[in-house]
Amino acid sequence: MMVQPTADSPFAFTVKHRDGAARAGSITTSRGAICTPAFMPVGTAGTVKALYVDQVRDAGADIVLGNTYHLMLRPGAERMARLGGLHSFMRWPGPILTDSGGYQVMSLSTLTKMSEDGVTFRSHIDGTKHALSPERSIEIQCLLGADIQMQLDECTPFPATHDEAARSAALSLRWAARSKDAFMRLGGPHQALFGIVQGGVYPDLRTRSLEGLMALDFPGYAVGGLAVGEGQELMLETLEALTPQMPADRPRYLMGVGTPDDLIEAVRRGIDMFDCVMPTRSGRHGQAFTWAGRINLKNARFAEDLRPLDPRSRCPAAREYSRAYLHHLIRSGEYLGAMLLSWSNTVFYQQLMAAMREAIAAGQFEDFARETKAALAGKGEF
RNA sequence: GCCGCCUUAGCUCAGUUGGUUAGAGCGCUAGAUUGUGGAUCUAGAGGUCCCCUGUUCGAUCCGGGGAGGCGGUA
Repeated sequence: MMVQPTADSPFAFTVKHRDGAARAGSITTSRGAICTPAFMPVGTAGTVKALYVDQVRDAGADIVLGNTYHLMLRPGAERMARLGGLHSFMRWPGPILTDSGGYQVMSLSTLTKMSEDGVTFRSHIDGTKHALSPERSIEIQCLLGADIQMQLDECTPFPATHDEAARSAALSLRWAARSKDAFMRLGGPHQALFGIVQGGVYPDLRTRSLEGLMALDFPGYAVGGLAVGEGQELMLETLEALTPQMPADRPRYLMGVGTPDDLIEAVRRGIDMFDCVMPTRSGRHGQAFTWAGRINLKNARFAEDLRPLDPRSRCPAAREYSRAYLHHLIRSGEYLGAMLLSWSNTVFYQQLMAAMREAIAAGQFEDFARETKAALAGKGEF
């Protein structure tokens, strides 16, 4: 835990193909390679909800995300370390990226208090008070054993004035420096720490935030504070102004995004990594992603629809179970409904990423994007 | 047979001292959901206020008769 970072860290990033601004390559970690552009299934509390870890791996995921906030509350970071770390605990031998807990500053804002030092909040589980500073967040992520760690940041809400966004981004930048100091002390050579660009939808603030982070020299750079209500058009404008300024030799991670259309548009603008709860949360609530568009299996029109969910999927849940059965399971609140749709959606997201990687390698990303976007705007009719 | 209570949305029920457009929860029909609280939110459709009759300017509400249900009793 106290090993100093060394020059021979196994963490590396290689861009193998470029097509316009889109890139395809791989991130090397001591626990395996991550093909990019990559989508990381979200496994908040040590599980990608409703899925066996084998299903996540077989879907094609190279890396999963874990959550500092949830795991520090239960089972607890020190206990997780005594248990041997998150990888063996959840039986995921591949790389794990952990969120810093910063997002909860926004999403649980009624329970939180911000200060220069960090954030205090009340547990949603039992109401007890907890504190998270940049240093404690890194310490927890090290105790969990995360391969890629994120600095503590403040996810600037939308809307925010220029002043508010500037103040928020400056705080995140100061926290980035402290996170890096803590990581230099606590992180191992097999681990990496990413910085997070903030600045709301203001290009000048985004640039200032990025330049501050680049001066600290991170092995990867995340874009935070997007997809928080500003709408896709504004998100893409912000991204389009930012990504050309980001170091070409470091992975770019768009946090918390998004819909299949968002992923295509962000890859087109040079993003390499994503995470989002959408495939699993939507799955639990009856929404299915298919190659002919998004459908809501709760809708009455599927009650007697014996067709498979998506004949073009390579997921058995999508090919072998009828829409009527999935409709019944979801309406009945049966666990199997959440399991099958989470499975199908997770496979869909991984297939989408694999298809984008192939299209980039083949130099046909624009054609792929146009055709796929059109298909995904459909209503699930094959 | 007699006595008491009940009947209002698909279900369970509020309510109206007799007055504009009769409500809730659930269910139903849709929508939202982007670094996950298996959560939550939003909108919509849906009514012979059991039936007949009387009183009244006006009855879901008051009177009478009937039907159905529940309980008690012979």
